[in-house]
Amino acid sequence: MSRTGFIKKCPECGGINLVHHKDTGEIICKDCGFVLEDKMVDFSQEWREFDSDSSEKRRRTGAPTTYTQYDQGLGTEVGQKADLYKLSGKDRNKFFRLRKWQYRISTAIERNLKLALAELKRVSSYLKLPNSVEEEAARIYTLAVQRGLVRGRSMESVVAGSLYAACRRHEVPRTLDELSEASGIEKKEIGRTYRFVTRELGINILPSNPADYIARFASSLKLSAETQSKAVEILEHAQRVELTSGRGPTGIAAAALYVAALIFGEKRTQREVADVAGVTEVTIRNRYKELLERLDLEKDIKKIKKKKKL
DNA sequence: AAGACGAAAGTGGTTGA
DNA sequence: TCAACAACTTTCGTCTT
Repeated sequence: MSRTGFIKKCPECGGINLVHHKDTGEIICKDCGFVLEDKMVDFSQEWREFDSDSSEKRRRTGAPTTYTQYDQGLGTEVGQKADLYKLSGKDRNKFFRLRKWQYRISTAIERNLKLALAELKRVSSYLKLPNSVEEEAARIYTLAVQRGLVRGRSMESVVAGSLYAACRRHEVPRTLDELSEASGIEKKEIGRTYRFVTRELGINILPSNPADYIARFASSLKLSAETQSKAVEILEHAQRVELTSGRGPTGIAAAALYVAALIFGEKRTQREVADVAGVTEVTIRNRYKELLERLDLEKDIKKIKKKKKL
């Protein structure tokens, strides 16, 4: 049993949905994204060879690489000054040319990355996303730049798209609306670049699970833990009868939450639920209707109504 | 008066010829 | 490339609490 088992509540928002992320050792609050702990030692070693220089052969590891810095924490430059004196005129010219080229290429990409990663940091801290997600997004963005996918698109929209993708891969999904609000990019645009980038890079493609949204929606509606787990239960039931495929995950999550709140007498209006979930009342109504039809939830609701009368 | 409900028309994206 | 299509939205009128 790890000591993390004793942590019950998020000190930031009081949420109870703490998730231990195995890859990074972070403990993340699913409600607000607060990172409780990220002190795990990085056990993975960076083994590297510097084959040209025998005196350096014993060197094993350097600083951990990170994608949130524009050059991944490493820097390479062609031709330190001291080396140049060892060369004759012809080779020296070659070196100057190479250095010039490298300078041009790297400044173009790196300048872009520098700006982009600053923007990425800004947006992700606005959304209170955990470090692991930020790293992932930075990785995706870096790949995108290297493949020239940013051409013809604004840097900001690609940043937003990368973040959106990273969130989904880490199962802490944010809605397009939230990304849109944080980044100032239109929803459509983010969706477009998200799809484009993920397709081009061949990543992701898992539809997001409605249950991942429940915790966050429930906490911003101030619903009890009971209601919340009921909603998840309803959701699982709904998935078993194939009510969920093809539908927008946020709509389903919202409807499940709405019903659950009804059952436990913590009624919220359709409007309220719709707002936090970023869908309309109509969608909630449709999902809600389907839930009542296919799942036998009527009796639960009738019970509540009777209780109220008595 | 506010919330819930449902019909109708519109939007943006996917799919299949 | 285009048309059909499903999911979702917007808008609006009506019913219920």
